[in-house]
Amino acid sequence: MTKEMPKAYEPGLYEDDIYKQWEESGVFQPENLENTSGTYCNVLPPPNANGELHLGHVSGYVAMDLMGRYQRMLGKKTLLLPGKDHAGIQTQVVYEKKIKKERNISRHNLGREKFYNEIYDFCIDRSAYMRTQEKKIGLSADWSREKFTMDPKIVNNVLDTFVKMYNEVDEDGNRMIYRGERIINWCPRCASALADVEVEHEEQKAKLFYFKYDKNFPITIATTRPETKLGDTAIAVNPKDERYKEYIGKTFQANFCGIDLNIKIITDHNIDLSFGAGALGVTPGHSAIDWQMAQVNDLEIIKVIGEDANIRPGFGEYSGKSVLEAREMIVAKLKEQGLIEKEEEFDNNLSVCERCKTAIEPLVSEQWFVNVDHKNFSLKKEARKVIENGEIKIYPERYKDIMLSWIDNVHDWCISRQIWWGPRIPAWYREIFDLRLPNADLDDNKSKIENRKSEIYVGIEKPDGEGWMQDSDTFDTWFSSGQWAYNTLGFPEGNDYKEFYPSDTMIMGRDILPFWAFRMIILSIYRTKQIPFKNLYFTGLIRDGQGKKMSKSKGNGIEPLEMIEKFGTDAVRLSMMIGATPGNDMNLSEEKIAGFRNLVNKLWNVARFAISDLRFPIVELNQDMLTVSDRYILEKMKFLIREVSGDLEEYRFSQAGEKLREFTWNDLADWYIEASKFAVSDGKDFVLIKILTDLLKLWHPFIPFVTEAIWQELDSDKKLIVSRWPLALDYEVYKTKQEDIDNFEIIKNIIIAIRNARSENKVEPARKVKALIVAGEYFDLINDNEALLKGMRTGVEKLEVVSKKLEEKDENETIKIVVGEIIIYLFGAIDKEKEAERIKKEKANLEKQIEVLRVKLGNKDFVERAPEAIVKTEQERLLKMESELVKLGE
RNA sequence: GGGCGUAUAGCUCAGUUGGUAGAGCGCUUCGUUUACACCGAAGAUGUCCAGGGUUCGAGUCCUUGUGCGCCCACCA
Repeated sequence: MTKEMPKAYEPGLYEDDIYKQWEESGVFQPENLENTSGTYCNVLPPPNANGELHLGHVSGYVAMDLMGRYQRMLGKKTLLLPGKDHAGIQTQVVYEKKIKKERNISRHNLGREKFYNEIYDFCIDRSAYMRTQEKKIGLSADWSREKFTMDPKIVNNVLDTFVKMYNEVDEDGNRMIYRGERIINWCPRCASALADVEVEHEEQKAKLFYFKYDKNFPITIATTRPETKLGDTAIAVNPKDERYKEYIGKTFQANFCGIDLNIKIITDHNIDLSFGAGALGVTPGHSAIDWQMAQVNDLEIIKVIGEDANIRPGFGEYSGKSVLEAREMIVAKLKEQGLIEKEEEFDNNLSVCERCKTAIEPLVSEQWFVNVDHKNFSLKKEARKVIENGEIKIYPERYKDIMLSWIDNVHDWCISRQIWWGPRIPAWYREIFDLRLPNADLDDNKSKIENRKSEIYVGIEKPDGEGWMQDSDTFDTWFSSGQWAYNTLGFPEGNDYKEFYPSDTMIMGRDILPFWAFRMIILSIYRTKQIPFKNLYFTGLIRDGQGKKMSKSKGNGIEPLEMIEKFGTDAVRLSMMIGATPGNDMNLSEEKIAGFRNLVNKLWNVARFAISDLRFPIVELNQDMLTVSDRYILEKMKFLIREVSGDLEEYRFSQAGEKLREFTWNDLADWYIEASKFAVSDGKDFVLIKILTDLLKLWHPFIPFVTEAIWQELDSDKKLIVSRWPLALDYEVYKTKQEDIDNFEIIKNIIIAIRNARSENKVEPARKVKALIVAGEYFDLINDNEALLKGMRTGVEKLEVVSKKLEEKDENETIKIVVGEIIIYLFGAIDKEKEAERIKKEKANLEKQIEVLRVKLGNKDFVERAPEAIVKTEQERLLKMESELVKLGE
């Protein structure tokens, strides 16, 4: 009975159908799995619901799906929980660009409510599209449980956390969440505050101006931003600096380009004596460091630049001018007065918004902050504890230190954003409304009023009474996603929360460690009093074939869907798992994916051979049926199962995949299957199907589609996805041993040696030769495997096996090969010169190795100090090589 | 300035406790033998970045330096 399978595996013909079968079978839902023991849960990181999947998402999902499928096959009640993130600022930026382009309007044209609703619909729409992409990858997630950070229940929990933290008050009256006027990173385009991690730095050339505030001023300062000097309230010098010692502590009045300043001379250890003039003009309103100094030295804080990046009222002719205009005006004025002493080009880092690349203005503004080191419950200390003592295991291990250093350096976290998209901060104020100008935009930051502190209430519902207005700010997106680990599971009462929390695995790209991993840990510990997950695995970033970052502008990006279309999902999955080391970036090229397509096809053809060659019904196995190659492949498979299982337990995906490839292509396809064509046994069908069945299972987490497709060709009644992971123990019944591998290796080595000698001698492939093998103690083994030695492309037509050499053959007509104790003679087809050359080469090679070993073993220290086993194997190697050399020379 | 990673075949990279240097791709020669040309056979190619150290023994551990990449901080 035979069955036809197409010559080449065509992924496009199978994938969608197979995914549908899986989905319909319901096995992505944990409660539908049968006979489970234990649970496994991975809450999937939610991609931003505003775009498409890129390779970074894919590589993460593949790792998660791989682990999920493995655990499901182990019999665990497995849940991969998917979701989407509303991605506050990013989505708002994307959507604003979209409406600008398509409708030429801004968010103000729509108004807050309409804008919000449109973005919401946009996200829902994109999410649906992204879900189809995620399914393309083969993600075995439970879609019935899918969550969105804007789901009412999720949002409610997020708000609840805010309220709870706000109400966390220590003995000094400090709240865990507080509202305060602080210096923050302001993006004028987004018109919002940003957290430190949302700011990027771009190198640029800047001009450093050296000048005095006015001509009577005693100290020269240097700055790249003269316009901010309108808000200077001090000059800081290094306390060790002799030059300025006499001025320290004094206050000077200056008229800086028409604006009066009071400048106090203070000291600060961080001032670099050699940089610039060695004196820093302190601008507390527009520099984070200066703001710090102002706190320490109790300086006045003057706000020069407004939230629209223009000079604020009260600065004469400069007011209303943009930052750059004001800078030019001031530089011109300074020049006019002859105050500029020097101009210098130097490399500077410009801070820009991570999302829209607009230059950041540091400015003082009233925002909501999380105190990460609160007395009642120190988020950073608690997080440090669980990382340090290994309650959360981190892969790769070195990321543990990276995480700890992040935790140690974290500052209070600004969680308010002046954008419209996202959950709104549940704080309420009175009197705000009355103070507003008639035309002011209620939600626009520009018109935000400053004295809103009058009365405040924090709570999810609007309080009773007249005149309450909700805070117009929304949350930093990471305040929501930081609570993803437990909110998705239905904290605090949900069944999933009770059953699956803390989850087993969290996998994320190394680039979002500071954004997400850390925040998820602190917020989870605070809310649930438990760690969010037991294992945290970081993937590297994916770059192009040359190691460059992929980007749309460079045009070197690889579209995952295009690759799936071209090479199949399985090949794409393999290209991300094999050859990648955890936490390290990897390069990906089309050629690489094509290589894995070939591997997938190889597996397909192994199956094709096995299935088409099958003689049903399969005979029940009995020990005598097993050939040397049968025993070899069974014993090898036993090892493979152990190795792959061990690797997966430790998240060593690449090693596991590498071993599977080696086994599939080398051991199985090139040797076992080839051998099975010549050493036909009654057990072959049984062994081949047994090996194939288990190999499909081992491969399945990596390449679910092709394995499932083959599985169905095998007429299996159940889906592979729910079948059980193979056990090495099951192979004990065949009673194979290491010796079985050794035996087959001997045959293999003889075959390889003959092929090699023929090739070196340039013997035509078609030309048949006669062989004599002097087998010594391996007489039986070699004699029994005559068919292999003749059939496996050795070109040996007639074979004679003897245990001892009986008579001298005519050496001139002979190729002589030595494999350990075994000597092989090939007769006929000899090019004497080439053969002499080959022998010479062989001998030289042996002699070289023997020399190295003799020196090593002649070293008394080595013999005395190295472990006995090492010394012994080296001695054996030497003896073997010496004997080979002698035999070659005979 | 601080930190992390990395340096191994022409290219992209593996190399788990120190014990005979590996894979894929590419290259050379050969081959269509009924699983597969998305194939098969054979082959070539390495001062494992450099110097120093520990060790009987170092690609692997320590140290110094250099190149490249990344992250953080940041010079006003």
